[in-house]
Amino acid sequence: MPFPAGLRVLVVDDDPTWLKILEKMLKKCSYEVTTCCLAIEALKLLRQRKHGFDIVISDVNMPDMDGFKLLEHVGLEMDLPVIMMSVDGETSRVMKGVHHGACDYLLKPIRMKELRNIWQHVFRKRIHEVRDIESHEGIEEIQMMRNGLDQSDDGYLLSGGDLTSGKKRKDVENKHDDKDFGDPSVKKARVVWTVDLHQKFVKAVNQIGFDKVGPKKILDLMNVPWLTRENVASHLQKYRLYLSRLQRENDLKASFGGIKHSDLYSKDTAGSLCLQNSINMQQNDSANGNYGFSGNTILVQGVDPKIHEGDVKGTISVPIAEPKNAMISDIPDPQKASSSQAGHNHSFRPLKSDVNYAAFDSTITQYSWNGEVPDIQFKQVHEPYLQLKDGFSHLPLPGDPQHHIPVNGRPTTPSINLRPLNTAGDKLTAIEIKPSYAKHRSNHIRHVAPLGSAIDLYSVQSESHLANFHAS
DNA sequence: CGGACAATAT
DNA sequence: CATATTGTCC
Repeated sequence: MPFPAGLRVLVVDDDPTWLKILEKMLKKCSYEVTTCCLAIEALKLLRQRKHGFDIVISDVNMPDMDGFKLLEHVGLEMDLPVIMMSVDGETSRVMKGVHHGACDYLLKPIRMKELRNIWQHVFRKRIHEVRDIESHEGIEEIQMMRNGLDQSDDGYLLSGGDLTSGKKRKDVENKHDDKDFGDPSVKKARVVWTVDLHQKFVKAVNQIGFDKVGPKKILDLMNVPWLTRENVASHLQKYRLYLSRLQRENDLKASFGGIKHSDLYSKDTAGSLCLQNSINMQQNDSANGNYGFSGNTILVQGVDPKIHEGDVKGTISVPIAEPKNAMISDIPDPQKASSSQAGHNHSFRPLKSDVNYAAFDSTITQYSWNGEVPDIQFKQVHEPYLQLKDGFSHLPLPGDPQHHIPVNGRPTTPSINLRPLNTAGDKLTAIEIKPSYAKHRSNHIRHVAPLGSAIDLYSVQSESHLANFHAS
């Protein structure tokens, strides 16, 4: 197989995990792989090395640029074969891909099978180039997901009619659906609230004061050029929602906890935390740090398991914690109740505000964002994919045949927020986890029951796939 | 199908 | 500006 080997493949996917996986698989196919997690980056690369790649494999959904758009550009600017991939095989999307010039549309999870023969697209293309352009029919059949039924080798029939039958994609379809074009560079994509961004946001909010916050002010203080007021407003809305949700939860827990004495540990924890809160107004801090919640998991050491004790979902025997649980769990908060009740703005301030406020500020500055430390620390963990994978793959999960997959952190940097709990008579060394703002896009880790009964909620295909991949 | 998020409409 | 609704993504 002289030809396929060395095929230069550019893989674009915002999900680092997938990037890794694909890279590995492609390399196994003897391809030469370049990866890239931003569509824009991909374009840049492609432009730089106009003939540096033979084929592009791109995810459809990416934050910075729609995969279709990338597709368009590639098609128009360098006319490379592009394979789209997505977790969603909805016909309309596939159609869209094809219309935009994709030479194939793969469904995640993608396996070797699908990758092994991608060179055919390159080959086909070249054949047609040689024969010059004569096929105008952009019929292009899609061999999309036949997820389950994989003929292991429709592949080696390169000699087959496939080549000839292959339709060139010449009509890259300039549907004016997106005409905005001149500028492939960034711009109008969904704003992704990365941790950094959010931190700026929160910082701004706190500087302004909770009662006076408004999107505009925040925007100004954030000083992020491309951000719009609407973006901020939207985020603010979500933020408030999040905070109030927190409040409620805490309130509930508070009341329960207050009444009941059954749970020793939890109560302890709760108590201390509560104290902490009332004094320092940590709640905000925690809220801040916390807000990011989308369950990215992080390795943590030294977390006292007791903290999680109240966890609904399950306990964690592994050094992994879901932020939400870790943070929220058992933090009753008197003040919050009142504030929530007030319903209006002054809310977030603790009742005994005056004293606390100052403390609050300092606290925040100190721990939350100002502390770069956490970030730094985290960064080491930043390319955790492999690490995580490994960690997981050999996790001691007695009864668990299933695989648990690690998450992929987003490109953005998650951070760990170390917050020493000094006050409480507790000897707890509290480590707060501030996970990346991972968005659900990342695969979530599911908690594993200590005894090995696994809660198998792999909602995400990729997870299982990942596991498979590992296995193989 | 439902939840989370960001955008957009009111 | 706050809040409600919509659309996307997983």
